[in-house]
Amino acid sequence: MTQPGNDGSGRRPRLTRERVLQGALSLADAHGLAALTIRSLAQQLGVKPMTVYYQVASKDEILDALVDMVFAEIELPVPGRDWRKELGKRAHSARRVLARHRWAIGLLESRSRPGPANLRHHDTVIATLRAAGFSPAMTAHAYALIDSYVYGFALQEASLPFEGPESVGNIAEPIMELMAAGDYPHLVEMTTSYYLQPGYDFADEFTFGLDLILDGLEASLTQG
Amino acid sequence: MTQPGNDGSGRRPRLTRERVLQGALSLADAHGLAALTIRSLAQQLGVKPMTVYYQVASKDEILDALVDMVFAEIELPVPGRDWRKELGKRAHSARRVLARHRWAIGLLESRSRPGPANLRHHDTVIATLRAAGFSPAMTAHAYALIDSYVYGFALQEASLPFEGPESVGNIAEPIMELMAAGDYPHLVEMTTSYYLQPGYDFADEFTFGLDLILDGLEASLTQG
DNA sequence: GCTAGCCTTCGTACTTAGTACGAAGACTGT
DNA sequence: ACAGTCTTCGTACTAAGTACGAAGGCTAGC
Repeated sequence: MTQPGNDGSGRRPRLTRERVLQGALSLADAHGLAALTIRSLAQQLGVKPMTVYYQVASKDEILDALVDMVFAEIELPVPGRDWRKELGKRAHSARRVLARHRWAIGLLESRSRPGPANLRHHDTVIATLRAAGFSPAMTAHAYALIDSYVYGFALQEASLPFEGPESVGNIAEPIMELMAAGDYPHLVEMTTSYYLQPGYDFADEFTFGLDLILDGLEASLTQG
Repeated sequence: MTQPGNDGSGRRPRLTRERVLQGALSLADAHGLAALTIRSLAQQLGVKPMTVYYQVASKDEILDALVDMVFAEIELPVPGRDWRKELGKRAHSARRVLARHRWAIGLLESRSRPGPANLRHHDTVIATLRAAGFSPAMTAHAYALIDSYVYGFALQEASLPFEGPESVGNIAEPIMELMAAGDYPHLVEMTTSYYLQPGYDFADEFTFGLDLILDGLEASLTQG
């Protein structure tokens, strides 16, 4: 019953590719992408840097894997069911996942080796649209539209100067100084009278846009 | 009439912050963000690496400046005129600019020090929405929606495995292999029967989504 | 139980990149 | 001509990715 490589006597278990990738994910989540170095990863795993390279070929391979792990967390739509509800569910799930892993959105741009979870994801969304009755052309339009919105929203969330409903004022300090000069009056007005009001949460904006988009797609589906 | 620091005798002109930033921009455009190093930048400028640091405090400052230079290229809407036309124009301009500087979209996520062009941009778009009659809440909704779409679209364009209408098949090679296995049938069908058809250009998808969004906003303005 | 050979881990060191520090050179006004 | 300042640069330290090959440990067959 003893695992190979683990003699049960308290020795460190064998390093696996799984443990490397999980460690990388948790490091990125905890301290950001910049803190994910081979050395820091090795330390967290309790091994020396070069040991990591027995499990992965390069850091690039780790980053590709991370993107796919993030995709795997997104709830898939079910083709054939109410497409609006399914795609809405998927979009909300994607937003939440990308907000949980803020660093991920920045990786999407540089990685062009989609993994299996990524491809599965694409395939299922396309299947859902086709099953709903969208033509190939409309499917392409709809998919580009929905995904642009989801990714763009996540990108904006990731680059907000503040982190969430809390801690708004202090990090935005230098920006406020720039705005205080009196240029940008409309921006200042919106910021102070709206964005910085207690209870405002940018994430809440997501639903409005998503519903507007799905409404538009629904209309274009019935009209043809 | 001789510039200070340039004695007219063929000496190399004094290095300016302008020349540093322009050099950085052209390097990033030509060879990508990864190729933009202080050393490569210095070489292109005909100086030694540390000379650059007399003009900028750090590489981070260069990256912040690059983002602002890109924003400065985007055509601004004119508040008070036909808002739909103005915001449409701005969105198309933004897409073109971000497609021209593919590396820029990746910077948006990491930089949280907006520059003057960025702030001016935000201010003008907000002014345009307010002048069109949108309430503060609707302005926030509309702005988040439009920008999410524009940025997300640019992000997808930047991460496409192929570069444009040309050169589709070869770079996508390893992806095709994965898809060939028979999983992902819908993705394969869409790809072969639609995306890879001659004449298809992803950039053309932009108009559909933008119009749908502007239609929806217009409706919510007249009803709301 | 013993050893040949593979599987894992790691030590060392090379390369690229950002940049701190202070010296050297160039240019200014007096 | 000279002092003070502005620009440029030489040197070198640190962090990070990773090539190379050795060292240690485990397994199978004798």
